[in-house]
Amino acid sequence: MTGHAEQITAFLAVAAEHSFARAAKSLGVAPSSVTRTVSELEARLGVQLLVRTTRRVSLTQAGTAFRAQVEPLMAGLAQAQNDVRAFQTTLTGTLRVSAPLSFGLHRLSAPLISFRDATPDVDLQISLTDRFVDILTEDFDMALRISGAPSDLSTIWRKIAPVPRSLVASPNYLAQHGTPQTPGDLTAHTALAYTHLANGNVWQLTSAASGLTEPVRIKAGLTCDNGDLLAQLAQADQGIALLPDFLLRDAIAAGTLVRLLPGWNPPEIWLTAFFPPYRRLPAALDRFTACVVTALGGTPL
Amino acid sequence: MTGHAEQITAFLAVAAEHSFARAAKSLGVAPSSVTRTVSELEARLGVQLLVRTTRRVSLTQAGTAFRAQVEPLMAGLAQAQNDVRAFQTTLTGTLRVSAPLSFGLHRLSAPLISFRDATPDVDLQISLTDRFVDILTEDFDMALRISGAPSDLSTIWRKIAPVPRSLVASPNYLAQHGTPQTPGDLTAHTALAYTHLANGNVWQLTSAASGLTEPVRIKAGLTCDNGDLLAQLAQADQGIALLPDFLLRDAIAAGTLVRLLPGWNPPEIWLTAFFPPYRRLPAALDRFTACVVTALGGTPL
DNA sequence: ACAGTGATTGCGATAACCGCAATAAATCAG
DNA sequence: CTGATTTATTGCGGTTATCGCAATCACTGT
Repeated sequence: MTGHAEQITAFLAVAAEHSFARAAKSLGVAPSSVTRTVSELEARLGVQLLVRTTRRVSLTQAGTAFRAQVEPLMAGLAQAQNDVRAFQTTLTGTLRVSAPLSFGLHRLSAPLISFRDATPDVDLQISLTDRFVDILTEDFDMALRISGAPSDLSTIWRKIAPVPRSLVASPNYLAQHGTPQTPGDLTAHTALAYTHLANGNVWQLTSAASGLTEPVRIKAGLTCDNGDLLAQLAQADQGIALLPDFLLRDAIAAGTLVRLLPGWNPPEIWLTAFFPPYRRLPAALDRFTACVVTALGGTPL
Repeated sequence: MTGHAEQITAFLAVAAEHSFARAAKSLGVAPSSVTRTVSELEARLGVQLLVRTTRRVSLTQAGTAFRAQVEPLMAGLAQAQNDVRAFQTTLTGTLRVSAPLSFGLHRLSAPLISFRDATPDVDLQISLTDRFVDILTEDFDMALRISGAPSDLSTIWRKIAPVPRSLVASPNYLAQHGTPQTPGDLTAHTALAYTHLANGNVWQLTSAASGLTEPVRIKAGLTCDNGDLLAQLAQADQGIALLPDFLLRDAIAAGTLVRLLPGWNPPEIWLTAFFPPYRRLPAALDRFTACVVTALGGTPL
């Protein structure tokens, strides 16, 4: 790898102007600088590119051939450097987004539609999975997750909206095992736990009235990385589930699931967008983030 | 015109190695230098090209696209810089040579043949003319001339061989006008002068015996820029000519011209090669010069 | 949780670079 | 042919940038 583009630039300027002085003016430097730069290029290559007379500057055959080879390359280099700016300013490229499956099914269509209406040129690739993807390895631009406070302080993230959750069970289950009235009552029940939020079979419940937090150790019933399946199991009388409200709305409205311990709140979790460690988000990604925030931000999900 | 090839080189090294440290080792600089250089490139372009983690370096979409555009260009640049060295080291290209017409006809075929046998790849362009060509304007690599000391001290020249000359006239002319026995006798004769060596109708003749130089003012008979024509005119009894011996050999051998004033020598002139103001001669030109010197150098023409 | 590797950044010293002025030289005018 | 002018080159001084070292921070594997 060589480089030394400044020398080549100077040479091309002299070749174009057929004069060191005019080339210097064109480049905005002193003529002496052009002389030195081109001379160093020639010394490095071991070939004389220009034949100088104080009144005339001609190209040698080597110079002519070199110029013919190099000029389009330098133009292409300038073009490439100009083109790449578009990634920061214009909405182009590909956007790979990972989101949890249940969240995607229930809530992602609205922001996707608004983004696609606004920016149809961006190739949007959505991957719905409850797996914690490796943003870097799998080349994602954004990973939406429902989680508590990010453990990793260094990664870039942004809270989108709080995700209210409720403890639910089916009427049949409650009829069989009784309806818990205090956090302590949960100890006797079977838990249907979401994998990524499971905290060692301990649920922290905070009293809405007193603000006191009470840790509750529960029986490990079943852990699943998909909220919808947990909701189905809860409706099938398999135990008590702690799930986001957006998964439960239909079931609660239909009466197949009922809320438990309404005065006690589970730990607050958020819909959070995770990014690769960009210093500045590319335009398309920034815009997509804005769409997600507009569609889902502010109000609890 | 932008340039900044060093930054791009550093970026490509990091992209290739997927590591700043390995790229630094590859480039032979400190990692900190690579970090700075690439960061400056990104800042200048306003686009982040690489996503850094302390353990992993990935390319952004902008970086991927930029790399795809730039890598072949940089390779081409390196290739061009490597190729151009061939002009100094290998025998390629075109060689434009100017030579006097008469000299070319009588003496140039030998060096040309030896050069072409040795280096058939060089495109040799011979221009035979008695005009003093402008080496720079007309893009000649060498101009062979028969002349005295070059007037221009700055131009590059090289003496190849002395060119002995003789004063000649036809027997008929001498029978009609008498044979000069001393330089002073020439005053009464008609001169057939070669244009580029005419010195205001004054011939300097030096005595081989005493070394004394005697200026002789002669009648301006005819001036011509071609020696062969002057020889023909001399053979046609038009006057006394001062011509290179290589033009006269046949005529003298045939007796159609005879030498005059054998004890007196005209000013010494040389076959001289003139070059553009090269600092170093390209390989092909250097080789051609060598062929000319080998074929013609040393011994008087 | 800890250790190790790797990217970044502050700092100090060195070197490179730039512009100015003087020099040499080639062309033009008279 | 001689002087004048423009132009490339080069020495020099001051400024700037650059480089490497060491410290810091942070991610990943054990």
